[in-house]
Amino acid sequence: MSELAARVLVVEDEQQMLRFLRTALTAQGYEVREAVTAAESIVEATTHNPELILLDLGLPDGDGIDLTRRFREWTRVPIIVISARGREDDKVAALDAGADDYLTKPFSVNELLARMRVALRHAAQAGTDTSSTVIEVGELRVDQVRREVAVGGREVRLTPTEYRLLVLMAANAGKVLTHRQILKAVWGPPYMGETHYLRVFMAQLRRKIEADPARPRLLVTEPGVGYRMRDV
Amino acid sequence: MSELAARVLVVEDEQQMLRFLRTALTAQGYEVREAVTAAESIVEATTHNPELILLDLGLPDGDGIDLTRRFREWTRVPIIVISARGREDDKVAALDAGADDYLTKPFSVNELLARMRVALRHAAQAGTDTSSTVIEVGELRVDQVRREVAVGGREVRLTPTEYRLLVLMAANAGKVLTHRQILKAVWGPPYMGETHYLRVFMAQLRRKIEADPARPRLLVTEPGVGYRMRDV
DNA sequence: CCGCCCCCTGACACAATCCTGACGCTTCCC
DNA sequence: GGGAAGCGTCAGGATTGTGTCAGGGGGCGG
Repeated sequence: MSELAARVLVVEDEQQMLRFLRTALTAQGYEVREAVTAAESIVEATTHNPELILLDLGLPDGDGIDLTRRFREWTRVPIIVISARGREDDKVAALDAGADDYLTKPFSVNELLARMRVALRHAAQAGTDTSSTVIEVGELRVDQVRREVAVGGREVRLTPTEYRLLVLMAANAGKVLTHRQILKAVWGPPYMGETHYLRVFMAQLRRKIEADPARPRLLVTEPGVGYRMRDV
Repeated sequence: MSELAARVLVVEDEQQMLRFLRTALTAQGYEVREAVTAAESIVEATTHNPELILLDLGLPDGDGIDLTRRFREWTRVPIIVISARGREDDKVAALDAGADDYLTKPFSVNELLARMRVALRHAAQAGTDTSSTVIEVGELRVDQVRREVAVGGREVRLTPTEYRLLVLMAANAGKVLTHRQILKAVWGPPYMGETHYLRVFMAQLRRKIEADPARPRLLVTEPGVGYRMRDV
């Protein structure tokens, strides 16, 4: 399992709790690194790239919720907040700030370990997706940094909406996207019913990137469901 | 926000709690679907493809942890467990079975909503997909992400209704589904009396996926009751 | 102020799907 | 043996979904 020997950063100022966590996690085979202050935790995180962060809200040099937000500016590493404060507002604020879970002291070790496994499971799942800047599907090539689209080397000029639609389809090559999913992603939630937009823009895209727009090989229709970019 | 109008499946047998959740979630703009039993929840999930599942552990017809495990055989949709049981073992078992979070009754609505946002955030990160995987029954193979059906490696093209019917049967492989259950799930509650639809579409499905449609080995008839997909 | 480009919208043709009725078969019960 | 009920099969017509075209309106830059 990939959770074995995962690097865990524990951010905690109370010595007692820190010792407790260290022994518990080490016993499970985790590689534990420690930070006592918010500042220190950022240094640790940047230098040692942990796979999971356990974060106590009650730090001496700053608000843990702010710290969470700061982490989220540059990393998606799972953050499990541990706090003596059981107030509803704290939980909601921490979770909305980007924390993945919230445990109130006192907590059971086994529950913590189980929730850590969940967090690491999520990370492993999310890690597989390639959010690379260049997407290639057959003859099609989309460079998201340069915002350039080419088919068989030939440059293709796309309008903003066409481009967003194409990126969405290419990024999910092989998968079927429903009308609702596409409309929500490209036009926004309020437009989830406007399936006609889709037909018009799919036709335009096909005219620009397909060799024979009447017989699409890349942007195929899944009748009654949605569309799919064929990846083979 | 992309989590607006997300489809949520609530699996809960207590009427009071069900009503409570329904009003709270609807007020937040969620599209709520409901199931009262474990069997019903699988039917609902396969046919309506929710983006999140709220699952009460205390169901009349089965263990919620087993149900979680069953969901995880074919879908990665976020599951938040709600339970009156606050025992550590229950939490660990549910989380390790594949649940993404665990709330103990009584819980605060705001915390539930915050944890739902976390779960939906994770799902959105993992991809635009609804995170379903593959169902395999003998020679039959259903890939819900690609929406592809194959029998012994050979691709099969299905219409929307045929596909929904097949997914329903495959997800419940081994179990007998009554005419009413199938009709309700595939065509909707108003059509529970139209058993003729079933005969027509079962015949069409058999013609497409059975080696000898006259002697079905996958989609078998349970006379006077309903149909069943044989899982061996 | 003008022109261009893009997005939205409506009308229409075509294709595919779903519904519906008729009919023959089997099974079970009387 | 006969009838009824349930099931499987077939084919045509209604309905829905999809592709296509063209034009108006609004925003943006010159």
